[in-house]
Amino acid sequence: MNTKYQGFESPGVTVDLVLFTVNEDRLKVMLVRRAETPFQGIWSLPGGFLLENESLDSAAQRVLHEKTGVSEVYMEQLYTFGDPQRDPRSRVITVAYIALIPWQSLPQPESEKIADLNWSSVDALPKLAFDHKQILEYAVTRLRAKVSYSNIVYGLMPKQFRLSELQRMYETIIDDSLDKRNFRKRMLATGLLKETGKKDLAGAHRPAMLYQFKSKEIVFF
Amino acid sequence: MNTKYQGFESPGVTVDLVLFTVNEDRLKVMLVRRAETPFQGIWSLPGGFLLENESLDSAAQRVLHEKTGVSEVYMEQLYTFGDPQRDPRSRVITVAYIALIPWQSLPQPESEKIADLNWSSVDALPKLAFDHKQILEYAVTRLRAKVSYSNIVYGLMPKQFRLSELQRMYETIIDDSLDKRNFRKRMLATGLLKETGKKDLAGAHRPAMLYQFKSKEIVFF
DNA sequence: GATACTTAGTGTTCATATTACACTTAGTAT
DNA sequence: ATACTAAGTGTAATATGAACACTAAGTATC
Repeated sequence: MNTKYQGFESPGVTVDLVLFTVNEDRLKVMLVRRAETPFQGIWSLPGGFLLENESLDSAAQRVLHEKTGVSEVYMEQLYTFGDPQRDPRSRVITVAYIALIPWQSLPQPESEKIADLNWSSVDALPKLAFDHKQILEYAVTRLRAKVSYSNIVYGLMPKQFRLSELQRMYETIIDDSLDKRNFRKRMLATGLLKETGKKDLAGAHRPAMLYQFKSKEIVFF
Repeated sequence: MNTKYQGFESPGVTVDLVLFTVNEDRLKVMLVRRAETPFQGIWSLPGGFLLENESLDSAAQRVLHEKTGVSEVYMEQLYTFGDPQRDPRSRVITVAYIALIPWQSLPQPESEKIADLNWSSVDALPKLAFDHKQILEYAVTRLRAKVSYSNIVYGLMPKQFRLSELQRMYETIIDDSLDKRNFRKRMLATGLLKETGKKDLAGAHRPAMLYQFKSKEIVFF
């Protein structure tokens, strides 16, 4: 028992991940079906207990890797939730993270995992365990806000893309439509994009220039 | 020992407070001198361990009340710091909060406490314990950013004030000067202020209209 | 009681940024 | 050859933000 705690136990500390992607023009979030009680069989955000000698960021990275096999995605701390009743068994506080991953970067899940992993559209969520609905709503709010004053969508785009795909990404996240010419002007004016020189020849129409972000940095504008 | 922790101890959880005020045209932060090891005698942010059945917000409120005797100030969660080495004794993660209090609302500290409580100007800080310098810098960055797109200064102003006082508050926090006419136009345009009808007759000059915020709400613009 | 002093209070012009809006281009499919 | 689809482009109107200087209403002083 920790000497700083007299007469009560030190709270457990977990890290929970709100892992976003966009697919089929929907903003989606990864859910895992809980194998154990409490909330057995109920969908929840992927998470896990903080390990010894592990920073919060590392723990979030570890959880990400365990569930997806992927590393190196955009990630930021969201908020820490610590209501005494949020876990029915014992006191647990959780540090929530937002992570973004392009759909194209996701490996196909192994068949054994398929049943208890799910990408759920954020506007059609199942019942969630603990306070995960609240966490998720907070994450969506933050993501939507941040999209409009940063290039955070970088984390959701493939390496190369058409400007129309970038625009659709914005529209999907903020759930609103944007003017094509104004969108292009603003995006190119940020100076964060560069032409690749390649063109996307797919489809029965004029081919589009492919762009990429000049750097991995997320900047505010 | 928590059953979820196999072979290692659950980390301690503390709440630390970055309590801001403005006095003598300086942005100041409350520091307390540590009575115990580690960092005995070194200045630190006021904080304390999270208690059983206490939410994070309540813990922050409690710490505030313990150190100042004040409740009901503006407060928001800042960030959670969890580097494994941040406490030299044992694993402790801390949830940092920002709090704002008008200088006028502070009770005079009792003489016995004076020696180990200090309002330090943020641009002339002493050496700080733990990672508190990092926490404080992060808090200052957040406060400065938030000032420019919200009415968060509400938390630092007395009930009634002259527009010139409000302007000086902004200038002190962002450490830059503002144009008087543009400032007044913008402030009044937010619709968040109302004239009280009273005038401040102090001083050998034309008396100023006293204003107050219409509501306690912090809104973004 | 005239003059000096101090802060309050007020509008306009200019530059920049944002919005609204429609047609031509370049490819594929039939 | 024609139809179809998405790519790509510019301008005018409006709104926003920035720069800027004088008059007003008190008190203090002589």
